[in-house]
Amino acid sequence: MSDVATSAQPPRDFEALRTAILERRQDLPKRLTQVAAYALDNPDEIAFGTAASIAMSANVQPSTLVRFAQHFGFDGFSGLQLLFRTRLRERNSSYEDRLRQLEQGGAALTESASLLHGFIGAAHRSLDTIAGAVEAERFERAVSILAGAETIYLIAKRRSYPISSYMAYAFGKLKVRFQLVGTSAGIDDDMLAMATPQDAAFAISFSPYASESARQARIMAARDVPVVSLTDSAFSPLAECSREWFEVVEADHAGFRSLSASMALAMALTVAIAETRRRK
Amino acid sequence: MSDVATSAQPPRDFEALRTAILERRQDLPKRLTQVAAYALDNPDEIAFGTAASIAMSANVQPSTLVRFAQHFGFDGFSGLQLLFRTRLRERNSSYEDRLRQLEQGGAALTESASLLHGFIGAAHRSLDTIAGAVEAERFERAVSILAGAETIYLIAKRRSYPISSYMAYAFGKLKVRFQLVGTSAGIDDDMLAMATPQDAAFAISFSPYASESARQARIMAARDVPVVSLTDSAFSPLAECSREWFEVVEADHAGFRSLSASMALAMALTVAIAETRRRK
DNA sequence: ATCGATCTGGAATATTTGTTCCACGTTGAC
DNA sequence: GTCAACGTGGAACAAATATTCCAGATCGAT
Repeated sequence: MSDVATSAQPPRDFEALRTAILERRQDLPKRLTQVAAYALDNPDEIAFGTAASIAMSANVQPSTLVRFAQHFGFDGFSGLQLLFRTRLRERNSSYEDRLRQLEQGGAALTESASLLHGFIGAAHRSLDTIAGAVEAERFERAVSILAGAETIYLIAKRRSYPISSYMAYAFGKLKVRFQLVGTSAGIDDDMLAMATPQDAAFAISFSPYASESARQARIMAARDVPVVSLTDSAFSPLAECSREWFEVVEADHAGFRSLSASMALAMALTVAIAETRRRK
Repeated sequence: MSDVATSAQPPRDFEALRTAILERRQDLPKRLTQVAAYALDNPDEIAFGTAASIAMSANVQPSTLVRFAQHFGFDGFSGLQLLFRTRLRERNSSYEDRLRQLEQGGAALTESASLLHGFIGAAHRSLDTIAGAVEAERFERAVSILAGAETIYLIAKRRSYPISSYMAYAFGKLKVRFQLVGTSAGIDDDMLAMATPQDAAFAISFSPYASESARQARIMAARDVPVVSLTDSAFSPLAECSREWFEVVEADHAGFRSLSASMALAMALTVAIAETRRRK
């Protein structure tokens, strides 16, 4: 009586459904495969649409949707749709909303925990900002400048230093020649003196700008070494002496600015440079 | 004939509706005020629910919802609901979805741009993971261990080093005594030899673990210096010699793991430690 | 090629859901 | 206190939406 092809119990949450679909995708009939693909590609559509509208844009019959749902153990299409909706509800909430949910759920957040969540929130916001702020062309130009360099000089102090030290680590693994400027005291200027126009510099500095970084970037620029920089304002001293520069404004929490956006940009730059070189 | 109380044309998007509601909230009849409050407080409910279910949880009649919608120029409840839904769609979209929107919107993403977005996505995911993964009690214990230390020894190599270098920067600004272990070659062990049980160590290491970091953490532990660590697995060599440890699994893109979650945790720890000390 | 099993499309049906309508309350002006 | 205007609840209605059903198509095994 019971159909063996249909799982007895429906997946409890969206992730479970997703894996179930992926697992059984192979041995699903043609139209159901079609629905499966559509569902995973357009989850929002399924959450909001009506059976009829979804069926139309997935090029199937409404009944096929019902069959699809039943194949995965639901009563009907509505049961399946519910999963897509609750997923949306949970996902949707902004970081602040999610925090509020956390607070309501468990005991009230301790001060420390709210600190952590504050920094996480700031990082999220930073990342959101940068996603739209970096133009692809600009990025490409920066990559091509740096990929063409024999040696890349990394200039960063204080708060920016962790970023350059990450780049140094990654460049090392990717076999890209670099010099980390500013680690050991004193020899920086000697190091910079070796740079030629065939090299390039990547300078990072955020307000309040370390005067040392700006000075070093200017030295490089004066010697015709192309400079690419990452800073937080068009009025930054770095902007004026750079062939190409990125403006990244990090969100802050408790007076401490995030580094996430800068870090993501730095990682992307690093990998893109290595990738470009590998091709040549 | 035409009712002056209802605006002729309905708000075009959610924000417009929101302001409209806020503006007219004062001179709205009792039940409609009730709906207005409910709508702004539970936008998700309105987006997903049916008129009946919403009416019930807002303690009004379904017809009131319709009247409410009509007061703001909509044909009926459905028109109003649409605004709540599209808002959700736009807000909700996951990072991947947003990327897809970006792709569709502008020209196709260049390879470099998609790299950047990939890293941004990985960072977002990492942050999402850590938000739920760090228990408040554990965090508190770690803070109290480190806040009680005279000097905090920061142990990190390679990929973890940017994190410790950020902490070093922040500790410096916050006037917390620390020693960054692992910068200059050779003298590390001598530095560690000066540590006493009144100090503490914070070690960071991710797979593949730098054997040096593990060794140094063990040395500290053997000398009864409390060790707090940040690592990515319960089987990490750091876990076994730590008084307290955090497991943070970073998402990756193109084989490069994010640092955002670790960085956020590190920042929170740092500030919490300074804050705790300030109180004493 | 034939048969059986399974899949598919589309119309018919049942259910849910939004909307309308009207009698009853409530409020405020005179 | 009366009246008019407006607000409210709830039931009746209409529209939409999901589901069921079945005849015909498709596919695979023999």
